[in-house]
Amino acid sequence: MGRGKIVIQKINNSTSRQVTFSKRRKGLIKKAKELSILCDAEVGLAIFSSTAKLYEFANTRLLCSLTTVP
Amino acid sequence: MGRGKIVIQKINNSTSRQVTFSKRRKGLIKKAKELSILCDAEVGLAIFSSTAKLYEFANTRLLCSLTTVP
DNA sequence: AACTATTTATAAGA
DNA sequence: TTCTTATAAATAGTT
Repeated sequence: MGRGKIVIQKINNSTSRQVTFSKRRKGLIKKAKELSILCDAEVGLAIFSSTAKLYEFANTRLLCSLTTVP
Repeated sequence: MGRGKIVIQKINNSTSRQVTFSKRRKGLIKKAKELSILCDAEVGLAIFSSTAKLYEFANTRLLCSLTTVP
């Protein structure tokens, strides 16, 4: 969705990758919330940026615990 | 995104709710995958339907464990 | 389960 | 980097 069509592969330019991460993370969290409300579903979502910052969403009825695989 | 604008609140008709759940669940999982690939991020997503069926996505480097709050 | 009119998300650009 | 806008993508209502 945008000025041009993109291929789904790692964005090499780190500035563009960060910009895209920020936009899409926001969109994904919004849609997770919407799904849980519209459909009364339990949704847990956690996103770690490459700098290990965590962004998450979860219903009140759900506990989502994440662990990095060693 | 559709023929009409909707309000984000629980869909009362259970048939419509199930149809929407199926469509949006698919879209959410797709976008979670895209974010992880495009931005090289760790993403964990789990969705429980109202019939307690589980749908999930997670990077290989991430373990996402979900528990329902009692 | 397919279709399509429309809304929404977002890639580029300013 | 925050805002804008053209376009791609998702999806609500329909068939």
